[in-house]
Amino acid sequence: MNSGASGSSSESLNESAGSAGEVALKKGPWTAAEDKVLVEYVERYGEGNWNAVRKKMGMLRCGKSCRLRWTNHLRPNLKKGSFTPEEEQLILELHSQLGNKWARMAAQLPGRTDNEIKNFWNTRIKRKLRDGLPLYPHGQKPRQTPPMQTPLPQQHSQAFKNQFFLPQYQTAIPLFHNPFQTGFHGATPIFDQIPCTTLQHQSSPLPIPPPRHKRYRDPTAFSISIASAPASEYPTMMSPHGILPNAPLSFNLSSLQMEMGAAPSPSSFSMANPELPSSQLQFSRIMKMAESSSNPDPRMGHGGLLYPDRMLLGDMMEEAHSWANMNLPQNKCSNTYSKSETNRLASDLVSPSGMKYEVSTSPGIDSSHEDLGKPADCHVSTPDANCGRSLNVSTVGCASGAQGDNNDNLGLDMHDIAALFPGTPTAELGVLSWENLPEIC
DNA sequence: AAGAAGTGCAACCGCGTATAT
DNA sequence: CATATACGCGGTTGCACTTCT
Repeated sequence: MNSGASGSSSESLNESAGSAGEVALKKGPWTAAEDKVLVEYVERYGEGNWNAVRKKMGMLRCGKSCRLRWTNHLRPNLKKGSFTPEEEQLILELHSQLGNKWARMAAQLPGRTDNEIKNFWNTRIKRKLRDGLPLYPHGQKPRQTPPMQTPLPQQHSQAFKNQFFLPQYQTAIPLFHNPFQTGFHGATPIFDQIPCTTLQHQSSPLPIPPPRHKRYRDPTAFSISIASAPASEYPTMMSPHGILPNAPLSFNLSSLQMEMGAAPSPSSFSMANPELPSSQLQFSRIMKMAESSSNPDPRMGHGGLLYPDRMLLGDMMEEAHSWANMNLPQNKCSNTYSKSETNRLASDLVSPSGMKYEVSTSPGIDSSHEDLGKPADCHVSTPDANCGRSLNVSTVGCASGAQGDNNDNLGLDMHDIAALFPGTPTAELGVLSWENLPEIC
């Protein structure tokens, strides 16, 4: 340590000490006086912008060191002392599932830091190895298998893939029962018809922590909103014969594919801050847009969140990709969009009573990122492969233009949609009325 | 009692990535 | 688009303290 600080990072300790004429930054243990200054800084200016501590408070520490000191020792609600047996057990379980994801583990242990957990584990593992004991008690196995047997697209980097391998989903939980599917091999489905309360922890008692995010401009800017039509409209788009029963609305990053049918069985779901690939594609939430509290249709749920928080969008995407490949080989739609166009995608299907499907992504989405691989073609299709109809997607003025700098949102051309439904009036351009939709097939 | 070895923890480093300019 | 800056994570190191011989 202290071997010269030759790091390339701008936050490396030599960032200014190396410059002639500048005061060398202090290293090593923190003093109480320094702690006091740092606490004062946070009280005055808040967390973040750690390099400003030096500028504003005259601190002779680099920003990185300040952040570390605050995070690991000074911030409120830190729990000091030895780990309790419960915490130790939790760490074991988490490690068996997450591997060396200390920050994620720390998110599950209030008051504990990643550094603490890491140190605990490293000392423990040393002891275990020395003693020839198994690392995981009770037959726990380290994480090893991806949640889906379906191979990931090769263009995805390992880091990208890793985002998806949340152990909670490593076991094949049938999260989604699609009546269309005849052979859903491998891919972890998304939606399910079971209540969320039993869904989230089916395979593991451990809730997956909301993955930590690097900065992004506006956490609320990313959203996918899905709501189902109310029961009164339900039959018009989902006949008793099940024309579009439980069809998912799904996404695939590599093709940005949406499969749009009737509402998924869950009337809504929520996904808070799923960790997304390094493409900056960060969806903060799938929020419920509307609910039907008096919905008599049990398939519609009770307005609760039917999708487990924190499930990775990547899982959804991979799921959608697999599902689409298996189920929609021939009847996919149609329009293909450029990367720039699909950088922002938004579509609304609004019912007369205001219920709507809304899909929106943030201005930060970058589908051209290498992690995403392929050019982001966009397809919207009906999920019923036997139906023989397809929806075209075209750019229309969408409501989400306010999000930012780019207004070339994608939406559904309602002419095209209406054309799918013979006899459907096309007067309501820009708004697809569920009431105008006859059964598709 | 003293030195060696082991342990635990704080802090640092390197790197990847996000954001600002 | 390139570059600079900032943030966060995981790995590593140094050192004080404890235990062992």
